[in-house]
This record gives sequence, structure tokens and C-alpha cells, in this order.
Amino acid sequence: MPKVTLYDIARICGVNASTVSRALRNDARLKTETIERIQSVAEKKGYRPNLAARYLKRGKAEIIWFIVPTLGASVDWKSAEFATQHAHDKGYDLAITVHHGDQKVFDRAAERMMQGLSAGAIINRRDIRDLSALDPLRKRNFPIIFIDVPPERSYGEGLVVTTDNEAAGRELVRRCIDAGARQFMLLFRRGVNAVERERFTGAARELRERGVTWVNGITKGDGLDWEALDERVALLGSSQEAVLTFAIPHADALRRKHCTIGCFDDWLGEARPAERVIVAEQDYETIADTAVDRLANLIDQTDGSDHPLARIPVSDYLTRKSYF
Amino acid sequence: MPKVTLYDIARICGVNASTVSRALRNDARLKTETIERIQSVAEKKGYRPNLAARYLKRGKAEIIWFIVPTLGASVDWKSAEFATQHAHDKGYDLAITVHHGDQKVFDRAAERMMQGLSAGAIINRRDIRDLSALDPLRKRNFPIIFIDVPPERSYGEGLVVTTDNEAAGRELVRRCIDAGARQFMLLFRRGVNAVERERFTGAARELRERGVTWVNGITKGDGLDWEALDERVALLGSSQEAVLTFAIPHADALRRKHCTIGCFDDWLGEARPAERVIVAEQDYETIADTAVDRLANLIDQTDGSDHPLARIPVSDYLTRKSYF
DNA sequence: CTGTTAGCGCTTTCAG
DNA sequence: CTGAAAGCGCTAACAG
Repeated sequence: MPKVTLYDIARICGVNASTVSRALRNDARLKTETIERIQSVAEKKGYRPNLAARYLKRGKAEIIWFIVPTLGASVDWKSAEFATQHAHDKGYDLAITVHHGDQKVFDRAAERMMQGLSAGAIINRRDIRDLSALDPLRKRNFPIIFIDVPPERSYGEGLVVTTDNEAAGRELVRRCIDAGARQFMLLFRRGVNAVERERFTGAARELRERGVTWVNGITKGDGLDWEALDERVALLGSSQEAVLTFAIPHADALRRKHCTIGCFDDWLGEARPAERVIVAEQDYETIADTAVDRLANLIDQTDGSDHPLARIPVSDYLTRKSYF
Repeated sequence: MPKVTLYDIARICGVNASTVSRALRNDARLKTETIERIQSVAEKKGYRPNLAARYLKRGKAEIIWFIVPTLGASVDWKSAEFATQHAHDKGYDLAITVHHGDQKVFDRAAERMMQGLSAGAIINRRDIRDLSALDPLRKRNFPIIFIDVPPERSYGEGLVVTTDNEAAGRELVRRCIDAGARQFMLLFRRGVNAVERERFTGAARELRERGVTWVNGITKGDGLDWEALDERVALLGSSQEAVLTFAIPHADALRRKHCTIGCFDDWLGEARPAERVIVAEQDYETIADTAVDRLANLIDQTDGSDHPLARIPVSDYLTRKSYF
């Protein structure tokens, strides 16, 4: 089947292409009858607008790109799914793209944003060190919202939507204490990003204020010293003890312990890792909706005013509101 | 910063726009010196090609769309991540989009495929009953590959890339028996799609051939009768028994049993659901790569020959080769 | 080796 | 209420 264009429809209807263009948008200036006639012909002929042509003409696109490091972490896939819905409601399509923490892939995605097919982007820059690929985007005032992990540079504060991570750290401590924990080990890679740092700060403060004792995980550069950690973790054993940690991919060290584990967003370890796992989940829906709203404002220039940094309160724990 | 076009670069370099176009493609016909000069100016001025214009002119796009029901199931997110890499290697960008099992959202995505921004699509139609939105795509010979769940209609066999699900069903039975199971309950929603059906068939045949006894889960229409099931599951209790099942979102019925659970792709239940969980994972990487390869062939028309249905062998179990 | 030219399909002002 | 016309930015055939 050959492609059908506006001109084909115009010819068949005996009108001008611009009339067809208007009819398909339900332009109020046209006679209802004309609109109906044209629309039914377009329907019958299987006409589809060519978005490349539309974007070219208009000089702007209607796709929001959602750029995340992976889809295996709930913070990424759940916020992506919520953002999809919310973007649709606002008349945008949403395309998800994965950078895998790989600088080259990230830079490639950033490039694509400037090539006329993107109205704006929502970016989780976790695991990406170098954001210089975004400089040209900023120069062009390309609409970007950062979620979860902030950019760590002088981007506008209002361009960041993130959880109140310090509150989340405090809250997770409280939950573990409610579950019986009286002694803590904190495992955070504080050098890695702002989120980790803030969670640590919150947890540590809460513990100090409550006079609960804790030890630090053994770090090595930005990360953890896994070997030394194995040894120390091996000493744990009672449900009186809790380990507070980020989502650990290789959580072998924590397997089959009788302690309580508190972690953020989701537990990626073994199915039966410990006596009790307490998960503090971010409020993905609010994060996603807020990000899309703010991005839409940037795109429409609706709103030049400076927004404050969006600090989304930590949600109820263990909620699952997504597809599953 | 205003946008920079080919013409701007052409003017600055004192050449014609088409020369610039060629230079940026490293067209062998141009003098190396000219190419270098033009490229350095383009670089300096921050030139970016406008893909909307390119796609319009060429009449085709270079984005592959990966359409899945959700990102919470490993079959979806892992194959999406592998497909991203492989598509990049083949010179395509890959955009992921989620239909959530929602017919309207799926239809909308199908519409978008025909609007000039998509070179082809890889689709997992799980949870979508009505594929009629794809009819116009077929009429235009739009390149589509189905993965995981086949379309259940007369689409070309070679357009489907899926696991050998019957073999997977057999293999999972073997694993459970190796783990000590001597009695089985099979929980499948056979009416739901071909994958479920084939897994059931494989498991049932393997059990029959081995003379192992099994009972069926209690079904109700296409699904399971959860209440009746709860009661029956409550009777389970020994590690001699195994429950073979699809990935169950709400697996409360199976909590804290001493039986063995065998399931496909990933376990979505509680962190400590049973004495032993055995997961049979599809070979996402091969599925994704095969799908991208075949799609690329369709796009290039490289290959009019009929491919056979791609039946990917079931992979090693419990492998995790992705980002985490 | 490089320039000219004609459009890809759509939108949008301006005319009438 | 509808038509005419210009042009978005790029590419590719053809010309030289």
C-alpha cells in the first residue's frame, strides 16, 4: 500500500491541502460538513500524518525522552511507567532509553536530544560521572528535568525532582528499630552520589539522636571493601542487629543471616537473604508526575518563574502500585 | 543559542549545503582537506543534523521501537536492555515504550509506528487481546518482529522470536525433581497465551514420561481460581512437593511453604516464599539479538527469504547477565 | 571534486 | 469559510 499524504486526500475531496490539515485538527473555522467529509475520506484511505514533516515544520517535537541507567531497578522502571501515563495525559508520547551507566551511550542519548525529535528529557544520571554532553543542550535551553540523582553542578535547582532522602534514611532506621533492631551497621557508598550521602546522613542522625550504636561499613574509595565486609558481616547473627544499605546487586555477604536488613527502593539480593528485609521505597508516582509537569512547563515556556527544588516526601513503605 | 543548519555551515565555509552534507558523512568523493575543514567548522559552531528533516527527505527513520507490556518483568526489561545495545551496534537508536496491557495504549503505540518516526518495531503483545491496530501496519509492510508471545494469527512465522517453551517446561520439571520433588501441582493459565500453554504441555509430558504424579491448579476461565487455590495450597507442606507456576504477582498463597516452587523468568512473590525457588529464565540476550537482526533485515529488505520461526533454546538457569 | 535543483509532507500566515 | 504560497532542513540525482 503506497503512502497517503495530505495532498492525496485534498485531491480526492477537491479541496486544498491546507483545508485538509485544518479539518483533521477540527479547526472551528471550517464547516462541520467539510470537516466530516474530509475526515471520513482520510479514514477510508488510511491517511496518517507524517510526524517528521510536522516536527520539521513546527520546529519542535512532541516526544519526551526518559533516560535511565537501567530498567532493573524499581526507581527506574516504575517511574518510567508512571511517566508514560502522565505524559500521554498531557499529549506527549514518551520514549524510554537506557544508558547503562555507560558514558558513551549516555553521550549518544544526549546528542539525539538535540536532533529535532525530542521535546524534552527526563534524566536519571546515576552512574554517569561526566555530564558535559549536556552542555550544548543547556546552551540551547533544551528542556531537561533531572530525577532521583541531582546533577551536582550549577543546573537550576528547580530542574531537579528527587526524594527527601534524609527523611527516608531516618524513616528506615525507625522501621528497623520497630522491628527489634538495637545495633546497626551502615553500608553506604557515600562518595558515589548525593542520594547515597543524604540517606547516610539521615540514618546516622536518627541513630545518634536515639542513642543507638552503629558501625560503619568498610569502604574503599567510593565503594565498599567487599572482602573486609564479608568478614565483618560474618560476625553478625542476631535479630537484634540491622544492616542498613543501598540496593546491593551482589549481596552474597548478607545471605542467610538472622539480622534485619533495611534497604532502599528494592532488594536485589537472594530470595531468602535474611530473617527480615525492610524496603523503603520512593514515591515513584509523585516523582514521575512532578517531573513530567515541570518538563511540560519548560517546553511550553508557560512558566519562566523559578521553581524550588522538588523534594518529594518519602512514600509509604512496601507499597506496590504499578502494573504488577 | 540559535539553531545552526547546514546552510550556516555552508555559508561560513563558502561551499554549498550539499557539500557540507557530504562532508559530514565522510563522503569519499570529497577532498580530505575539505572534509576536515567543514567538520571542524561544524564542530565549532555546534551543528547538529535535524533528524526530522533527514527522515522526511529519506522517507524513513532510524529508530527501532521496543514495545512491551511492562518493565517489571525480567523478560521485558532485560530483553529491552540487550536490544538497546545490539540496535546501537547496527546503527539504530532504540526507544522503549510500555503498553501496560492496556488496549488503548497499545493501539496508540501502533498508530505512532505509522507516522514516520519508526524504522520498525519489536513487540511483546502479552496481555493484549486485539491486534487489529496492527493491520494497517501489515498492509504497508511495516517491519515488525514479535518476541516472547506470538501473535496467534496468520502473521509470518519468521516474524516471531520466542523461547522453546515446551523444552523449558520439561527442563523446569527436571530441576525440581533433582531438587527432591516427587509430587507436583501445575499452575498455568492455559487460556491466556501460547507461552503458558506450551510450558504446561512440556511440564505435563515430562511428568507423564517419568511417571511422576501431579495435580492441576484450579482454573476459572483463563485464570486461576485464587480462593480455591489458597485452600489447596494450604495442604502442601513437604519439600517432596513442588508447585510449577508462571510468575505470580500476588503469590501470597505460596508464602512460607516448605515445598519447592518452580517458576519462569522471575519470582515476583515474597522475598522468603518457600523453602526453595527454582527459576527458569529465558535467554534474553539471544532473543533480543535475534529479534534485532531479523528486524534489521526486514528494514533493509536485505532478505526476502522466509525465515523459520525462531525458537531460542532455554538458557542456563539463574543466570544474570544484565546491568546488575 | 563540487554546485544546482527539486522536493520530502506538513503548517501557517496572508489573501480573499 | 477556503485557497495560495512559502518554507522548515536535509538529501540525492544530475550536471558540470
